Amino acid sequence: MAELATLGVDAEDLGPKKKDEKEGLPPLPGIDKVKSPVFRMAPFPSGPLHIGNARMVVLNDEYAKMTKGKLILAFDDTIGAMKKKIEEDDSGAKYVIPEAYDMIREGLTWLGVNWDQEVFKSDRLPIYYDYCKQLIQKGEAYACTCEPSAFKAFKDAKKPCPHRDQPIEDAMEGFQKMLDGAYEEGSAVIRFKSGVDLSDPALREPVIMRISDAEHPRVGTKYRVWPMLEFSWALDDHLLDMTYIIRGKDLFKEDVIEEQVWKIFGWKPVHILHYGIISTEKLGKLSKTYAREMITKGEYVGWDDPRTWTLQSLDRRGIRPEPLRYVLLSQGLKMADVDFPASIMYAENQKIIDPISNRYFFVEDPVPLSITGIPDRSYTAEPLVNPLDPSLGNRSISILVKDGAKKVLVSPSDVEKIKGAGGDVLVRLKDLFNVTVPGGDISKAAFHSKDLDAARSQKAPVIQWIDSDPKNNVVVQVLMPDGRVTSGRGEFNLQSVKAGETLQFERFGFVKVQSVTKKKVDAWFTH
RNA sequence: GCUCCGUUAGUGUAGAUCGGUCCAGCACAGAGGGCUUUCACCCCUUUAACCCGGGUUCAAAUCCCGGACGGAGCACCA
Repeated sequence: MAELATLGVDAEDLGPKKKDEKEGLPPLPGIDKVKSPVFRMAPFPSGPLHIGNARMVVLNDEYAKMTKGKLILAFDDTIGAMKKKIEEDDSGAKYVIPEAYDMIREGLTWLGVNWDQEVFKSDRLPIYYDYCKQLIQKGEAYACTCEPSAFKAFKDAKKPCPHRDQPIEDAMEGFQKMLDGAYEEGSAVIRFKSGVDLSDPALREPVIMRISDAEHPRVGTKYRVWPMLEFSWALDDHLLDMTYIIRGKDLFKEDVIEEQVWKIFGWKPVHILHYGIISTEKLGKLSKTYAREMITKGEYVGWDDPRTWTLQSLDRRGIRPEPLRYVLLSQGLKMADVDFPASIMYAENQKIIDPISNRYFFVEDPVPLSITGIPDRSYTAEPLVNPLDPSLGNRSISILVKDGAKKVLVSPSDVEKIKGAGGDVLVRLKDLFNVTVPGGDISKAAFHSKDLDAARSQKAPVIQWIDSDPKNNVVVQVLMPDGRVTSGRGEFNLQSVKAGETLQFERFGFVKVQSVTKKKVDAWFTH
């Protein structure tokens, strides 16, 4: 007995304490030895940031905040060969679009990210050239003119290609010819001597510099030789004093190359951390190339179309940044691949918007319900603006009755339920009055009573309704996350709503208002 | 084919480092109920997982080995 009592006390004391300790991300390895932590976000400016990029951003930002470190926004805007650009194949065609720089900044700002410095990789070509020459000088890189397929054969056989053993002078000359334009795009590259017999074929003798005649949005055609991602970062991670690299595990190969380069130059290695791939498959096709195509075709409304899942699109839909950060951070730095937990993000978002979203009646794909035998000439429904905050008061919806008859609009799904019940069904038109629908026939409904208690005592379903009088309703259009547009009618009060407001359509969901005219409200579905 | 990585309920996670306190916790979703003039919110109850097989051990989700499954890389994309 005494034991039980003691245990009880202990459990109560430990419980809440334990919880507090679990907050936030785990500490960074070796952080106690790092004087001034530096992190980086390295987006490729091919479009605005989407949900898939957000993980990289949020993780780096959060750690920078936790450690009071510096966060660099490094636009990874090096470009590949021209012919790649022309291919419509979405696995290969990636290119920089000028508007992307600002769209990325906009997304970051929305996410609450504070960065201390901006770097453009496209400004740093002379640096890459310099170190490339040093590498060649050290005999660690060479100029290769193999056809890609020919090189692959050497690589697969773990054999050096004929250019690997060229004299340093030849390699230097080869690089110079690349710079001078003596080689055409695609006809020569600089390769790094990582090792021809590495067990992992992905790591053998990677290209570090190649020619591109493509025009760059920032620097035009000033440079025609561009570094590969892993090489430019091998240099910049050191040159920019990076202390931590947090990247997806799909960039694992880059680690190895970077580490080899650091070793050659005698540089201190940077901590590298990986997280698993976050799958957005279930959300639809998220490629930026695809999105751009759909925007061009006019299928998507723009870079903030809900189907793009860009940060802009989330904002426009009514998703707040906090829930996104929350789900991304809760996933931590696991190496396991995961599905993006959209439902959790929605649940978190709802906690924020529910108390501040005013309620309105909306009926999707409405059908008329004809009621007869109504005693009074007019009725007024007065539903709460938001039941979560009664101090906001009530709105008022008045209807006029002519010759005891009235038509209201109701939802087909509610009609189905009424029909399913069979026989005469008592239905409460929310906040208005009760009607009987004989045998589910919505053309023959009859007034039953006004009193709520009458409906309650019979457990009558309560449904949404809209006055069928066009002067007393508005047309409502809702763009769904999958691009579908659904429409219906909403209560007249909707005409005083403002663009940008988040609303709740009762028994339908949350929406964010896009535009309002006298007779029409355009909204996007939040969740 | 080669290489690397991963595998806790429907989804996301906790559990690490120091194997017992885990017949596995939490959140969201699901089911049922209560409250409610919303299928919202709130409250209560409930379903449901340690990939498989060996081993070490008094004791394994946690350590070791093998397998299966999944992902990534093997691009002059990032």
